[in-house]
Amino acid sequence: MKDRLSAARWTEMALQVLADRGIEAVRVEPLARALGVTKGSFYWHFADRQDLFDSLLLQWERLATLNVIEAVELACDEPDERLRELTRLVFRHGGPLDRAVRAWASHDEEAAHVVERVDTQRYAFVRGLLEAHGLAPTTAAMRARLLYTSLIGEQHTSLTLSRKRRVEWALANLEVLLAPG
Amino acid sequence: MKDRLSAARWTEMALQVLADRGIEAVRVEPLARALGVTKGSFYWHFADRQDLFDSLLLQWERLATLNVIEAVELACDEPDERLRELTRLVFRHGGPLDRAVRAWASHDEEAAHVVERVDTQRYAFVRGLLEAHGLAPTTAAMRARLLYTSLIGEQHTSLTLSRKRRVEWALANLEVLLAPG
DNA sequence: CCAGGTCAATACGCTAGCGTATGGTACCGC
DNA sequence: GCGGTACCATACGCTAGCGTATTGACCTGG
Repeated sequence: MKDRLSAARWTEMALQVLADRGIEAVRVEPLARALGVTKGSFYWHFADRQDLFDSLLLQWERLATLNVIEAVELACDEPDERLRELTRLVFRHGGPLDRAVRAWASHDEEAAHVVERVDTQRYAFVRGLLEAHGLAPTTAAMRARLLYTSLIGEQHTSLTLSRKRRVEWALANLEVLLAPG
Repeated sequence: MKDRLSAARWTEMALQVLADRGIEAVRVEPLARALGVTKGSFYWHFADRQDLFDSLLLQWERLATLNVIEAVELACDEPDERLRELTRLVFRHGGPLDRAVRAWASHDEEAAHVVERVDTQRYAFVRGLLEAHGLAPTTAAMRARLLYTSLIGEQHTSLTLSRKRRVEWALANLEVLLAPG
């Protein structure tokens, strides 16, 4: 149990560093210093650095799928409301972390694989909501893709706008995609 | 002159490495080995590693804006045709390199700044094309944003599809956004 | 009270890579 | 052919960080 606890402290800190300085900055000794311990501790809880990486991917996969979907489903019931909530969520949480993981995935097989799974799940979720909202399956599929990719795109572009206006914009786009047809 | 030439060899190779292994893999000594020289050469042409990085950003900025825009404008004349051409271009070239630079930018101020400039320019380009195609300015602005972000998003997601089908899909989406309204 | 398990500190060897200093070569104008 | 400039090789010191081995501290059950 304490094992779990202390290992969790490592991954938690590592997630933070990953989010704002990238995977390359996730290094054993600096992390140890940040946690106020030495790497002797690290190599007790993890086999090596790669082992920590695996933990991070596992953790992120949960955060990025289950947690988001759950939060949305708890927040409201109607499909269109859920999509709006999802849009807001994307801009509130997960921005930097998502970016960092995708950056990581762009030159790491394992990370790429996890991102792929996450994307597939999330896309299916959005698509399901659009269908539930009343769009025909093929229309829903296309618009879901447009919607999903554009949300990801928003996270990766630097079109200078306040976060607030970005959300407004995204919500306006969402309305267009919700229109029947 | 030979100075320029040989420095170009370095940046060229560095761009390649950047594209497929990320900025962290752009290292002096490995590059030297790949070029069949020693780092003695490198430190003749560049002050230090950061200096090479600056070169890379400069180079990419050109590739990612001027070159793309020029290619599109040479390929055809009608705004809608140009947008289709642009879409195809996005999927043909620049995928990995763009990704790598954005990954880099997500934890580096300087790179982020360049990406910002590039995004702004490209967005303006797309927006201009949509206006020229006959959309009202505010509609054009919104749809340009949706289109642009979704194209970027496509580059960063791993929704498993053949490149061919991705292009088809993107083109189909484009048609929707070209519709009057 | 002590044996074993859990966790962390310390000390070590090792590698990759940065930047520098210095020496060499080849070509170029004169 | 001779100084100079452009380019590259070699050799060096130095640091950050990985992983390992060993030791120690602290519970906790028997």
